[in-house]
Amino acid sequence: MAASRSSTGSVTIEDVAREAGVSRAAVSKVIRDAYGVSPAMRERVAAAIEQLGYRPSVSARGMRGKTFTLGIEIPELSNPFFPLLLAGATAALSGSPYQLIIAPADPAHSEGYRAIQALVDRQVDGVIAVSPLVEPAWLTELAATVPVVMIGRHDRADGYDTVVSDDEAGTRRLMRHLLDLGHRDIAHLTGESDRTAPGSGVPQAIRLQTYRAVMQEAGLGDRVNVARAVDVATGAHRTALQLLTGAERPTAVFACHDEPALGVLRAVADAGLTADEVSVAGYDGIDIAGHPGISLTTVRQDGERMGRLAVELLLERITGRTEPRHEVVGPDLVVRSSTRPPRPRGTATRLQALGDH
Amino acid sequence: MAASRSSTGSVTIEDVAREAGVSRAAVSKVIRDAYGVSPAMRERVAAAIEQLGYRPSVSARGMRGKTFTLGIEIPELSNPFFPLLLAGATAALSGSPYQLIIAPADPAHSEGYRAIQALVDRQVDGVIAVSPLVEPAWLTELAATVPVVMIGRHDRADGYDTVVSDDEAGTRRLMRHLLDLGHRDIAHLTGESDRTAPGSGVPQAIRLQTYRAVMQEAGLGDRVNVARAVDVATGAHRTALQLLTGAERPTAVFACHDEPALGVLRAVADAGLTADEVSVAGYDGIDIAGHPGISLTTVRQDGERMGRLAVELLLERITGRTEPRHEVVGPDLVVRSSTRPPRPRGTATRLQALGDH
DNA sequence: GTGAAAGCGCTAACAA
DNA sequence: TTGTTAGCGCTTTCAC
Repeated sequence: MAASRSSTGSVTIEDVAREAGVSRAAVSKVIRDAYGVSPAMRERVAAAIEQLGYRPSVSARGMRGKTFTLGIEIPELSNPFFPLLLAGATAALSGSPYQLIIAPADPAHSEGYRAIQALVDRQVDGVIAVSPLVEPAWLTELAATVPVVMIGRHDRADGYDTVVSDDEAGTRRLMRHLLDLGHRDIAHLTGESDRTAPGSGVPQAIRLQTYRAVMQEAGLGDRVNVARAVDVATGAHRTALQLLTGAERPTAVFACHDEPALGVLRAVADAGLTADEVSVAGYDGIDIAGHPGISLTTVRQDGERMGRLAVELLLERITGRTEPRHEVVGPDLVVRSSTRPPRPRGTATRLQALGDH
Repeated sequence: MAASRSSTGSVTIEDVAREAGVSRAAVSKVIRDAYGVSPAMRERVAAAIEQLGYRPSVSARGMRGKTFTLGIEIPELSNPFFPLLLAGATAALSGSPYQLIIAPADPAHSEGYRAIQALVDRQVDGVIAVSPLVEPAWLTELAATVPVVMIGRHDRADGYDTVVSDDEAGTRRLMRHLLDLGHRDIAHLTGESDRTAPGSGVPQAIRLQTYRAVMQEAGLGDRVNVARAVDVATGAHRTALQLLTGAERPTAVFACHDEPALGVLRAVADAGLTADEVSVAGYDGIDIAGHPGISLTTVRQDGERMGRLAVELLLERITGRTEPRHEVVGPDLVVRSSTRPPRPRGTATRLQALGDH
């Protein structure tokens, strides 16, 4: 509590050296745990540091060597999946000399470029990027300067590492579940098409693409139904409402992730429908999906593990690895009561439904 | 996209000066918008900067002047209230030359001290702290070095500014609502007692204190019922389950914030009870509380506004203000279907309940 | 209005 | 094993 926590004041390495009666270099070596210091000196210096409450200036260190800072860029904190990533990353760094700083991508500005650049400007020793929309070419260029790990992009790049969840497998598992329940009219709710372009490597794009593929394979190509929401996290409710009150009401809606899925559930309620009439599924496995009032079927991604993995890869890079690594973590389907067998067309009563099978 | 975004490479102020045919000092003045540069020079330098894709090194700047970085320390991202704070802060900074960086407090380590210290070590121009548990004395000491704004502590300090929500008013409004509905056996679910010590200035402490006061004022002092959860965010479910299955079941449970309230709702469901039997209320006004499957009565705090306000106060401090400011923002009660009039004791059927009034 | 020069606190060669 | 020294890229007087 006392001196060691005392304010940064302006006690420099010089002061410590004087106090301990050694040279600045000696102090530097001690704090960096560098080779060639006698235990005696180490102790003297440590005592002086403690005594004076010395804290090395990260700025000054950054000018010559490392900052012991890792930067992570995050597109939005409102989606509960991202905090999970952060929790994993923070945990992985616990006890290490590295400190994590987060740069939030300002939604009003250019898609994460600014935030990543801000991190680099601050001389971080490595960058974790979560923006799905930054261009791979730009990242490659960046990776030539500083170690980079990208989370959630499927395209493999040589310059940097990637950590992704297997969105195709997850989507297939979910679609299989819906088909097995007997659903045929399955709609997919996703974002605007510029964010889901095939080949973009963005999770939403993979999910859309896999949805299409599975529908085709199941002979339901003519029932492919893709609904687009302008801002999918907030706009899903509106889009779903149109979808559900339209003539061609699907029996199941698969939303590209859990946040819009919550909007769809809300729309189901607002349209006076129930889970027996419209099944809803999401993607991510956010905690609230398990709440009894929600009970959303979803594909769980282990965000914490992904965050941890990203940090591990980054530290490896910093330690010298140069061959790229690409880690894929397997998602799990979690079935809950938001998905049920479809009610036969046109039957509205329990009796008829019973007689149907 | 091109040069200006190009990697930080190692183009220095020197390179820009050479390219523009001026001195380093001149370039420095231009990028700092300092007094005494001719428009012609400004233009020449700007062109060179653009041309070379020059980015000033924050580390180097930090050694002499400012870093144009504001640091915010956050205890946990999992609670959706905090991302709101961040959204407000980010928005307030949009377009300014300042960049926000977030230091997550590692739950495994000392309560935010480390994270705040990490920020200070990085020479931020100001600090926003959200940890309710750091000692005011320590913050005062810190504030002597760098401008500080604390969010969510009620104790006033001279050295730094504070932004809080009026927890007493919010709690009174909520309690009034429950009492008006007819509830008498109202339990309060909160965290361990060391986190809710009276006079600590922590929101949870104020809410607890106000709960007690209102109960007394209503002549219900003997029915005060405070349930403690070990880790309130995750442990609320368990504690609530005990509370609801015990002999003295309350008719209403007021949780110290929305996350535990969700746990209580889950416990209500798990115990086979309904909203008619147990009313549940929370505090914060997180989005999901409005979902039809949840419909939680809560006290909304305008987190975005609080984040914005904190940034404004901090910028004022940086610009030179020294008198402390303490901003209180008023919370709003949001009534939803999770709270209803209590069912008369011992009556289990609709008929009896009907006859009762 | 512009440039030269002196550091800010630290690290990394190299010398001792 | 320890100390000396030369910068890292920038800001900031202070001359010109």
